[in-house]
Amino acid sequence: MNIKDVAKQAGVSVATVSRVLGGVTPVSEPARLKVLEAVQALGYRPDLAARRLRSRRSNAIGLVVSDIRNPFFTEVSRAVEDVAFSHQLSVILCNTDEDPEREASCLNLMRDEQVSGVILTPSQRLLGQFRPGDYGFPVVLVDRYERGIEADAVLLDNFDAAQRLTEHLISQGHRDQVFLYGADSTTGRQRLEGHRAAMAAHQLSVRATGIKPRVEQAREASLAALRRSPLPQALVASSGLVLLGIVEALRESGLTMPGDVAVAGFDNMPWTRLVEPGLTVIAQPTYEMGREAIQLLLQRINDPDKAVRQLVLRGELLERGSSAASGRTPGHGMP
Amino acid sequence: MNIKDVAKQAGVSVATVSRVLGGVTPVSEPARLKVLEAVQALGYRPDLAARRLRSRRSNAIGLVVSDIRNPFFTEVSRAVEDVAFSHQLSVILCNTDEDPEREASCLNLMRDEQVSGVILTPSQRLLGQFRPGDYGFPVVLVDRYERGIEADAVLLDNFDAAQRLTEHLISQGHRDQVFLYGADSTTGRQRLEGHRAAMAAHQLSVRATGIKPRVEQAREASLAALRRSPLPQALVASSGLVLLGIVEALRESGLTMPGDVAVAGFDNMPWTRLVEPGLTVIAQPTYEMGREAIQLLLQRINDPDKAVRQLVLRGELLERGSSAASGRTPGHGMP
DNA sequence: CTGTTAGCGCGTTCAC
DNA sequence: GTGAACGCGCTAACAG
Repeated sequence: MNIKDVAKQAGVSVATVSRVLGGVTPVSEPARLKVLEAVQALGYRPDLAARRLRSRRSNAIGLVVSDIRNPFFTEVSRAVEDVAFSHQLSVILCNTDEDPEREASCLNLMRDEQVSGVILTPSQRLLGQFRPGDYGFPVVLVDRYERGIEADAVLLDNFDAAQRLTEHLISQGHRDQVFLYGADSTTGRQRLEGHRAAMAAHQLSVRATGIKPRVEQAREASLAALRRSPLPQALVASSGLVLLGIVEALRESGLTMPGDVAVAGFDNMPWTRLVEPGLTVIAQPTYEMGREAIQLLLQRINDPDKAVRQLVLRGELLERGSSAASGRTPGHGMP
Repeated sequence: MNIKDVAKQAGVSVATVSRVLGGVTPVSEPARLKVLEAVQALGYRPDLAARRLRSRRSNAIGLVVSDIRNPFFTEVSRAVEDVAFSHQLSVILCNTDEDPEREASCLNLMRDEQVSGVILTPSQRLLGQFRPGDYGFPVVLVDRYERGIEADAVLLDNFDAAQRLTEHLISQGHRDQVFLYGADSTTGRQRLEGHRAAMAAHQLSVRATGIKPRVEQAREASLAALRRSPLPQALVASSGLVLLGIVEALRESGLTMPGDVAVAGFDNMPWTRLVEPGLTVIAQPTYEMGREAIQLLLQRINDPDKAVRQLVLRGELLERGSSAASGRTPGHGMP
């Protein structure tokens, strides 16, 4: 069952069938109909492998993320897949765990697949040496980016978001803050800078702890911070995973928010408003970011010489109970 | 840059190069080394499209889930990708939203891609008419299955899990339970049966509400149940999403667990132990299920005539505060 | 064990 | 606007 059979059935040549299905060169209406009819009748589907071999393109895109289980990437990937699907593009998924070796393997895989493009969340290290021309395909960066890199990107304004989050905490009276951030990620460091700026504006000193972006590490770092006396007034997380670790540590220590310690962080995960008394977070427009990323990629594929663009989106501060002024809240067992 | 160049560089024929890289037919050690050296020197990577066209295989697998954002599928997909990656297999991802039309599109896509196999979570409807032979590739079902279907599958023992969960609630004194379940899913219905059995064993009547498996629907159904007087003693969720909706409704109503209403459900999501006083759930071995699924698939690919197997795993009951006997707990504002 | 060679199915060029 | 023919890069069959 191949293009030849269709040509025979339609009474035309294979070239005509190819033209009808390719849809570039014009074909006479009667021939077109005959071909479509034959395709229908035979249930013909063109062979992608042959098509790719011949055309050197693959109508597939790559999605290379550090860990699909990170809710941010889960949501992004869903957006990417939605748009890709509506454009008849296959999505090839790869997790890197921030491991440069695995990143290289994934990108090689994408090269082998001759994908039309890749949406990538590079590790700090890869980002440092990122040259867009190194790959045979266009790349759109998501979530991670550094000034001067010649690549399309979709980002949160991390500096601004962290600054506003910190300002908010200060305005609630939480001046002694501990900032826990993923030290290996660009994102974490940019957020640290925003935090630093806000603290500096109030002549407050910064207590920041860089950790691996894992729940377990965040939990341990939080426990350490909570063992000190006096307690810090607030714990601030640079990501959703770190926030999770902080809340675990708090529960484990039997401390309450914001009575004993205020808490705030990033990523408006579904559970953040269910944890008493609700977690104050910067919400990222995750789905939108994924959608923008693939749209940027599609534009880049259609016009490789276009100037690169970085799309910087603003986070939304969701003020919930965890960051309330501690005097205002009843708390559990506080006056 | 192709196999011919490598052959020339190595001083052998293209067939020998192909054999070295294919690794099936034996090749003399000196020739092997020459080839590998040439491959290294030229940075040669075989063309997947050509390889696929010729060999009619694709070293890619499909992962077709209803929604990657469902934490269960997120975790499964991570396991699948891990194993696939270690076997040099590409993973093509597709979301169906339980929509039969989209399911068909996804499976057609997989056919076009000539994937070696697919891991699939079929909708109720697709499952009803599922014929393994309809596709050109082997399929392993995950999470959804019905007796008599000739396909490999990896499942939770839903009946048993729901039965144990219900028994546990009864043993804690929560005899008047409302069971909220995804009516469109096999899983939800099987869990309802387990619930029913446990209730019947204690001569208790069943109050079950079938809903669409969405947080919003679960929330609304919960609110409706919570408006009744007297309150039910417990709300039980047939899935993680439904559980989320229940907890939202409870917070919205200002009711406490288990003081006002006990709560229990499925899926040990990271936040279930953070929500006061911890949510009692059936934990599914999600990562393991994904790993088993792809291993089953690989075995099936290697031996298509092997008898099909259904792997049924047992859920683990995690007893937390939300299901405690209500007399035992302080509650907020209860004596 | 190795080399030669014939296609895999399609898109595209070149005549008509 | 159409058809014939070539070749994309590779693997598998066959002959040596």
